[in-house]
Amino acid sequence: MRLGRTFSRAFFDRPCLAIAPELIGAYLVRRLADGTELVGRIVEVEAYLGDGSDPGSHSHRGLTARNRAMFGPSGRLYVYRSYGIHTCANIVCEPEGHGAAVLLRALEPTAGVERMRALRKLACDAGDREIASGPGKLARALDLHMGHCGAGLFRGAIQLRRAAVGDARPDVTCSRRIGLSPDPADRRLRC
DNA sequence: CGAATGATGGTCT
DNA sequence: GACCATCATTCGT
Repeated sequence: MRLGRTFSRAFFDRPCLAIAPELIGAYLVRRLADGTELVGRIVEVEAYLGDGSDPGSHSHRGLTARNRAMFGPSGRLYVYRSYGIHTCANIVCEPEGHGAAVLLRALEPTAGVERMRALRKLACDAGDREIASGPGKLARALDLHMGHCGAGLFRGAIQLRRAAVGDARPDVTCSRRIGLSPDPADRRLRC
């Protein structure tokens, strides 16, 4: 595994539909309180629009206490609780006030794998694929929680880093959304 | 395998 | 009071 630089702030002030596929192959780096570094390569994301055309987006009905971070500065996390049980993490995109974000749906673990397995309370022989193959699993594996809502991704305990120059570029495919009502315009929101 | 389902609680109407 | 940007488990094939 070779890590590149963090993304520039300007990178995130662009349309979330453009950002989403470019996040595939990037690395999410999580440093725990005891110094353990957990790293995963992003393999699946989903865009949630802020222009009012996406009924599935949390921002669709305007600013609320829960989705406040989604309307805040880009390049930060928007974290929410799902089904009362699970935690999901998004990256806020576009200029402040737009309400656009990209949901982190799955990672391929690349460092700190044993610790992730423990955080997920998985058996020692569980496959790496099980560790972060879903938004709720991903947050649990990296110990992301509501306290991280609004946290920046440029420095500190949670960072998003480009793949190193020369890394094989992953094949990126985009498809329609699943798991909630389909996008009315059938846009390719899932990557 | 795949499909069905209960858990569980904050948020919004 | 309804609705979830989900997951693990259970049951059927």
